[in-house]
Amino acid sequence: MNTERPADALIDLAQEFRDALRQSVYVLRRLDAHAELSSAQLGVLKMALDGGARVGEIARDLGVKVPSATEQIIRLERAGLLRREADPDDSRAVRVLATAEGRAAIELADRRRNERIAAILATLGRDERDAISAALPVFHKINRSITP
Amino acid sequence: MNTERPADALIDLAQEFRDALRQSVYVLRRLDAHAELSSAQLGVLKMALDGGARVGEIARDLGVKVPSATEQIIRLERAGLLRREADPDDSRAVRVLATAEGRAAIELADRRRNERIAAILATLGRDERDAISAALPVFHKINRSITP
DNA sequence: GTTCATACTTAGGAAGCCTAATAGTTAGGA
DNA sequence: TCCTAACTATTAGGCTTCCTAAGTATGAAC
Repeated sequence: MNTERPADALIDLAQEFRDALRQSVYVLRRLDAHAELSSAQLGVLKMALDGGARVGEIARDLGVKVPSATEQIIRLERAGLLRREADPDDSRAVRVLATAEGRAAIELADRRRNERIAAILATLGRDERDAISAALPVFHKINRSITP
Repeated sequence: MNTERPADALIDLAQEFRDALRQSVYVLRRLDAHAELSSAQLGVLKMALDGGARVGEIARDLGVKVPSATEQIIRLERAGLLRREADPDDSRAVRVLATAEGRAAIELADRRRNERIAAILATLGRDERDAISAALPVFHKINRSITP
């Protein structure tokens, strides 16, 4: 006998999903712990590659307000990882560009983190990796649905 | 021709996984945004149900250091959502217990968040929900592998 | 050429987390 | 017994990241 209405099953899945979200925060903290670049900084810096980006674009992409992005940008600029310059098309705007050091820092930080995760993924069974692989796009889709 | 060695495929999956982690942080921020209780507080408060928990247990379970747990506990105590009392078995320890208001707050906060997620899950196809469902345990397993 | 909108910065503040130092309690060995 | 080492929690101080509100400068539109 089915005592569970469909709605309840959805709520249960939602609860599990939320638990996974919460865990993700802890995992990301661990991953950031002894790193030279935090995930937040890495996110900003990556936007500054390939022709750079405007401050507002960076903020939008990272899901934060403009002042928060400015703060990170200033910090990274002081560290010599990116530079700011006036946007030639719009003097109100500021273009943010990664320096050579910035690019090197991204490369290093990304590689270290990816290798650490990859080592864990390597211990999984093929079916487990497939499960992750199949879920990531859906995960992405769900996350996009949650707007401010 | 297969130009991709297995190791590269793992690194790629690791990168995608990391992107998902990063997004999770943003999602959780959105979810917390106008909530009466933050996710961090909700986590602490949930540990204080069913006979309560010691400060150290709470910290361990939530993946933070003891002083961080203490801080949350004090905040929640001031809000009247939990109370602290001496552990009868060990006078060094402190037992943390949710009050009736605390239990009500958990119930409300959980319900609101779960309903919001469930509404999004409801828009997915069955195969997409299945993908999420299958991946969550693996996700959990990976997260447990990443230790400080 | 005002006026309104846009882009960013500055200022101030809150939430969370951390380490180091402290106080009190327990437990174990001389 | 008593002394020391280990453990539990709190306090103090500091960092990061985020936010809102207010200010400056530029662009666009009438």
